[in-house]
Amino acid sequence: MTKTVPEPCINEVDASCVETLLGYNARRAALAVIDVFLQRMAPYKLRPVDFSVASLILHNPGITSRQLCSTLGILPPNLVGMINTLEKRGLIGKRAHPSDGRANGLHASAEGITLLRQAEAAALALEDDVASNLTASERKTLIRLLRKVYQD
Amino acid sequence: MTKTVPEPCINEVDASCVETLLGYNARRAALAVIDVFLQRMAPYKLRPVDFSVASLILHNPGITSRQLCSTLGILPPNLVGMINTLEKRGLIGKRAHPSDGRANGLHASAEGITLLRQAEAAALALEDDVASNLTASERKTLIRLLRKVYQD
DNA sequence: TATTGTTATACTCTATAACTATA
DNA sequence: TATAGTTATAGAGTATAACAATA
Repeated sequence: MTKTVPEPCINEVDASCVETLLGYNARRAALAVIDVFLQRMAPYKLRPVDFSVASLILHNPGITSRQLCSTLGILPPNLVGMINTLEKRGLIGKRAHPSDGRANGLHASAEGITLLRQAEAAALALEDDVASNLTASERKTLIRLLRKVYQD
Repeated sequence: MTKTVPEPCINEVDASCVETLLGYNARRAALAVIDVFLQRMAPYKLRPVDFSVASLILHNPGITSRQLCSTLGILPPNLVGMINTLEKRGLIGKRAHPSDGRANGLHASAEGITLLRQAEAAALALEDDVASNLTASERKTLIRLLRKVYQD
C-alpha cells in the first residue's frame, strides 16, 4: 500500500464553486464580448455605450436624453458627455422638442446615418464571430434567457 | 381620408437594435445579478470579486495569487488589496509555498471557512431568486451557453 | 532571463449633490 | 412642486510601468 502524501500546492485549479454561478458566467461572457467589441469597433470610435446610444437615436428619431437613460440604465450626468461627443463628431444633432421646452429631440445626421449603418453591420459581424461556438438556435435561446434574467 | 401627421416625439422607445445583441443582453443580465449580489452579500462584506477570490481559496487550499489571477481574469496589482483585506479580516492566511520561494500558498482560516460557507449558501439563495423567472433546466442551459461564449 | 508579488499611478466608469430652465 | 438637462466632483474599477526577490 502506497501512503497518500498531502499535496499543498495546487496544480489544477477547481473553479466549480464560481463556474456554477449565473452571475459569474454572465459577467465573464459580457466581458468577452465587450473585449472583441472594443477591438472591432475601434475604427468607428464607438464604445459599447456610445454604440447603444447612437443606435437608439438612429432608430428612434426625436428620442430624448431621459428616454435614453431609462432605456439603457444610464445616469443622466454620465450621458451628457457621450451626447456632446457624438454631436461634435457631427453624427447627431439636437432639435427643439415639439411639446416640452426643457427637452431636446435627438436625431442622427446624414453622416451619422451612414456611419451608424456601417457600425451596426460591424456589430452584427463581430457578434457572429464571438458566438461562433453557438448554433443559431443556441444563440437565440441564450438571448431569450438573458432577457428573462434582467427584465422585471 | 385622414392625413398621417409625422410625429417627431417618441412615445414608445424601440430598443430592438440593441436587444438583439448578445453583448448588450449579457451585460444587462450580469449587472442585474451583481446588483442583487451587492445587496444580499453586504452582511458578509464581500463584493462579487472578493467572493470569487475567497471561494477559490476555500476550495483550493494553497492556491497562489498568480493562479487566482489567471483563473478569474484579474490583474496582479488589483488582487493585492483584496488579499490583504481578506487577511486583515482573519478570513485567509499566507503560508510559504512548498516549492516556490517567491509565491505564497493561500489558505482559509477556521473563521474564514465558517463565514465563507455561509456566504456560499447566501450566494446560491440569491441566485435562486434572481433566476426565479427561469426553470431549473433553463438556468442550466443558460450557464452552459454562457460558458461557450467566454471559454477558449 | 523569466516569473511572483508588490508599489505607485493613471485612466475609465459609475454615482451623488446641486444648479437652471421649463412643466 | 416636479422634471429635463447640465456641472462639478467623488468614488470604484481597471490598466500600465517599474521594482525586489526568487526561479
